[in-house]
Amino acid sequence: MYTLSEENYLKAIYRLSQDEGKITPTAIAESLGNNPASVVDMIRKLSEKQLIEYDKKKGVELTQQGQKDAVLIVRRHRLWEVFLLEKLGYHWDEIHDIAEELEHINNDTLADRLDKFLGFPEYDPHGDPIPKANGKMAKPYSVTLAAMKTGSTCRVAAVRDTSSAFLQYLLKLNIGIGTQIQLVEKITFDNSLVISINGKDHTTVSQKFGENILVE
Amino acid sequence: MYTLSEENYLKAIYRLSQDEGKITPTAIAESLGNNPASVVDMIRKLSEKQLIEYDKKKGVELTQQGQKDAVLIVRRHRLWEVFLLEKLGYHWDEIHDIAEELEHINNDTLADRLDKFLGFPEYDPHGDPIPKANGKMAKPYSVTLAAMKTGSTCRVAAVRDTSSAFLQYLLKLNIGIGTQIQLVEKITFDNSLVISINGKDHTTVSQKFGENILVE
DNA sequence: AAATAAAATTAGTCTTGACTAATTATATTT
DNA sequence: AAATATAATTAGTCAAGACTAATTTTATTT
Repeated sequence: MYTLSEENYLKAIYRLSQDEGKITPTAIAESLGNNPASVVDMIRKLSEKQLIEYDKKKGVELTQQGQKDAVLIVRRHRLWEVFLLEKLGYHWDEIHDIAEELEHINNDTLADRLDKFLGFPEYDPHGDPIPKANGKMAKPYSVTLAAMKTGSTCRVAAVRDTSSAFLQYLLKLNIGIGTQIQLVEKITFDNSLVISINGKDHTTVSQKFGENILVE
Repeated sequence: MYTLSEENYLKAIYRLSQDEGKITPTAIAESLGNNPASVVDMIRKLSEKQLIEYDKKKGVELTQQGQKDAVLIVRRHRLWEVFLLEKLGYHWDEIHDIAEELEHINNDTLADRLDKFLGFPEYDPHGDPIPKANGKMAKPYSVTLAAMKTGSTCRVAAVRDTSSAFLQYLLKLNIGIGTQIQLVEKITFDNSLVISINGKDHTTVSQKFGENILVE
């Protein structure tokens, strides 16, 4: 249906569309690690295929069709992540890259069968909601640990960064989806966070860290 | 590691190496549906990478390394076929094409984990032996139904052709791996075979049919 | 052995999707 | 508003891997 590159662009544009603000060629280039000139070429191609619309004022936007197809790629990615973790016993820092390849295999009923086999999971191992076959999905978590009030306690619902560097760090800190965290103190100097993990000893983490943990 | 094309060439050459006789560029071209000129290019490339050796007299041969890598692609293909059939509930005429895509995903321990998850199967759903991680595998079945003696009874062990046209025909005839077949009569005119399936009514099938069923 | 057919190879082209370098637009400072 | 910085775009190039058409090699007939 689509080439590997087209799918990767669609996915990148979809991901960027989750943040606020307009989507520029440069932003897409950074997100994919490509040259902006290459992005301009692909913008032309995807526009011709009616998957996106590009307006200098509004930036890049997915069309209905583009949105639909991008969501299905995300669906496949997240389903495979569940499979890799639950069935093949991978750790959550190893699954992203493999799912990145598996997501491009699109053979009719494959995603739906996999979905059924996995018991129709709502969330993937990083806490991201898994789109249903019709494109619907639960609202993604959006409140960061860094935005919590001092003294409050919350549950880790998802991680924003899925790099293995971050996930391995979390593993070392004994933090996973479901972990209880209390925000003990915010250091005003650099917005570092002093937290208590599952009621245990206090640990200090950076602001960047706090912004990559989504809680509820 | 290798490009998609390189892997497909390796696999095609491996498959051809199972038959007797030398492997010519034309044979590879036919097997892949490519132009012989393209094959010549790739032969050069794979030779430079020391995956094959090409000698006009001997034809194309896999080097040790090439053989090893080709077998691992076959391993992944056959493991995924088991997965698709047993876990996702596909029928055996649907799995080949999907496995053809999945086989190219090669992420370290993926095949081994899948192997374990599936319970270390010996044969894939078409009766082909699944190579182990070290490249070893059971000897493929090689006796065709067409080569049996009239009157003898055998068990379907594997199918040679994995096209959905053939497999759907088998489905209609109620023939699968394990089915008992008695060779009732060989029609001398065109080598058609009269067979009895699981002790039931007689059916007539072509010579080509009989050559694509492997028995034991 | 010569003629013909088939196979292999070379040369040149095309498409995809990346790149660099140069140029033009748009924002941001001063 | 002019100067400058940043972003977007164009033009041209490159590699992979396919193709066609033309040529050379090798096999097969007669």
